[in-house]
Amino acid sequence: MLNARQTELLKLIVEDYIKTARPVSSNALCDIMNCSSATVRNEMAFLEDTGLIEKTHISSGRVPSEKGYRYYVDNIMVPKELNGDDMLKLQTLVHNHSLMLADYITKSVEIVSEMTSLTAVVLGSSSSENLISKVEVVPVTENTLVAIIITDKGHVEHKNVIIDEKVSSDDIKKTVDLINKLIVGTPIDEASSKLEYEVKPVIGKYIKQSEALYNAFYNAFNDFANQSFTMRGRSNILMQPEFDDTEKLRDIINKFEDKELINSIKEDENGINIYIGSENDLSDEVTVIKTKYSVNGEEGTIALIGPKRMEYDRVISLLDYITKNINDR
Amino acid sequence: MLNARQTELLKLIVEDYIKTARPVSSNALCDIMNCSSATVRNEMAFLEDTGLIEKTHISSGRVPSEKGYRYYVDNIMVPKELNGDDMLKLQTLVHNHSLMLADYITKSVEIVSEMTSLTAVVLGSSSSENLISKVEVVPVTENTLVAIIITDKGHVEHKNVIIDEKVSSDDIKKTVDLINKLIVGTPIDEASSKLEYEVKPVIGKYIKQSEALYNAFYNAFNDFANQSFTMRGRSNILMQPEFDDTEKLRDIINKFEDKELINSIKEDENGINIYIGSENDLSDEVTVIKTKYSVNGEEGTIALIGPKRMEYDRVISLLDYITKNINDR
DNA sequence: TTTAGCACTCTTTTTTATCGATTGCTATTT
DNA sequence: AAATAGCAATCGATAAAAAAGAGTGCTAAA
Repeated sequence: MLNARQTELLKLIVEDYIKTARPVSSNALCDIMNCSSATVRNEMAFLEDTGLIEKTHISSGRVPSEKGYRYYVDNIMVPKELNGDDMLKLQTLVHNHSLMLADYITKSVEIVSEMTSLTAVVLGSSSSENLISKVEVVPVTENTLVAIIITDKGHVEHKNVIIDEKVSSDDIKKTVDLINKLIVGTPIDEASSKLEYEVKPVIGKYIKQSEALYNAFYNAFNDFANQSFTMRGRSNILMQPEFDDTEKLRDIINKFEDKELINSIKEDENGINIYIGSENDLSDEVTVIKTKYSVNGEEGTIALIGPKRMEYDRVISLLDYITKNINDR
Repeated sequence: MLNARQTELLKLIVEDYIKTARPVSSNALCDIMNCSSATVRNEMAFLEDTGLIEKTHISSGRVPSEKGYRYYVDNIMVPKELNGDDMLKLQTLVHNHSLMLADYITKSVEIVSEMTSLTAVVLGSSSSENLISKVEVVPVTENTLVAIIITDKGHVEHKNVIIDEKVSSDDIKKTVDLINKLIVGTPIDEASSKLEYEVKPVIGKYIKQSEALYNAFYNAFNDFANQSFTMRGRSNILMQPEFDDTEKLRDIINKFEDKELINSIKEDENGINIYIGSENDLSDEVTVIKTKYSVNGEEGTIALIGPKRMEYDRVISLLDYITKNINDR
């Protein structure tokens, strides 16, 4: 355990490094610490022994280690009250009651991503938990129409379809009714196979030329099941000074393209969870902060990804604020 | 004008540089040119005087200049016949007749972007040329619904809406009918203001509690009007060796985020147009290749963006192939 | 317990040296 | 007249050496 001065010192080192991205020297802190640089150095030596800070080379200033960030986050940092500016940006969203849940969530992380220069990810409830609650078809022209799929969680997708012109609107209606009858209540990820094994054999009997429509829904279900997350501010991370070498940059960008990996971010613990460097599966170079939201039976995860050197106190407050507001919907 | 040997030399230099990304020496070419390196050097000196190639430093090999690429593209290069592999990847798409136009175009550039490692942009017909052909509403739950907007060019957008629960389905129908009656045929970018000045005053008289629905369409029209392009393979450019320094990388990524700038890419000349380095407004470091498509009255631009050092012969063929296929739809 | 002082270490920057690739030019050959 | 061989000259890239600067660790004194 650290004493008061050691705690203060670690706090100063972490916060200074977060601000400047440069190793912190003993000299730079002795004014604030009200003691000589030698004293600061003695305490620094202790913090280094404890593994909370480290040098980039033998005679450099100190930077927080992973463990140091962890200690800072767990024991020192207090979430930062949102300032007027931040608050204002979020208020207009929070008070907009005409957004449906999914849109509201997307918009929330979009704003937070922009405010923090971090990359934000929303991992909604998995497609096995989203049940089809309705399919609908809207005619566009003689031979095109829009197939609409709506889930019980309120997610909506549309897909444009070209149909064989010989299909009558009556047949379309019959097909849609049939699909609705057989497929409502099915999880999205099972919908396409259910369509294949239960609807397809029946559909042919009653309705000729139903193939195009069948295919449209088949593909729509598949696409819907596979689009599993939303990502905002992808390129924000490029602007961080720690990613000033192309090697790291390309590595991270490639990770961002890896759907499996991003999906594995999904959180199952409650509260705000912070994974610093090697604690996450993405990269030792980043911190992932994530939390679950849960509203009207829909559960999902919101994650923020950025350099380990991030403003934890502010980011946590922002994330907390938006998830609370999502939960309260 | 260049003689046969000079032409051959420029061709070799450009193509070698495109392949290797390293300055081309006289020695490397004398075998193929069937003469000594001194002779190659003499010709190189001539090409350099003409401004077609340049050195990276006083004793380096040569790289094509902007003017050199231009000459190569205009006078030397012949579009490369698509190989079996490329052909195959495109064929399955071309023969897929169940995709509506907009989807087909998006899918096309997606594939080409992937095949070429370039960034692809589709700039559809401007929102002033897209006329509303139909709006429709599908109920989801008691107090939510999906508003659907369809344009005469076959573009479809949906927007989720939360309505005041007091609105009866009959009132919704009336509202939609009214909007349809007054707004069909209006260009998208004028739709929201027309809604405000012509529909809003009327709607209140007949239907109480119409505000939510009105707002939904108002926003939907606005959003629809402003989403003006599709971009694929954004991060491909990161992988090119010429963008191995973070400075350039960040510059380009920022340009990609600039909607105005991307929108200004729009092409008005016919055929495939190539803008090398300073010839385009994006960056001296890139080439933009673009062409118009035009089908069923819908006109738009497809653009490919990549390093100046790109396989012009192959890229041009691919772009030509997909636009031809789009035009033939 | 704190601090002043100083040697020590390591990075960064600058300088110098060496090597190798490639050119431009000149003199020679074809 | 055109092509080439030969060679000095130039510059990048790599390595080594030197100098400057930042910051530490340790010792001895306050």
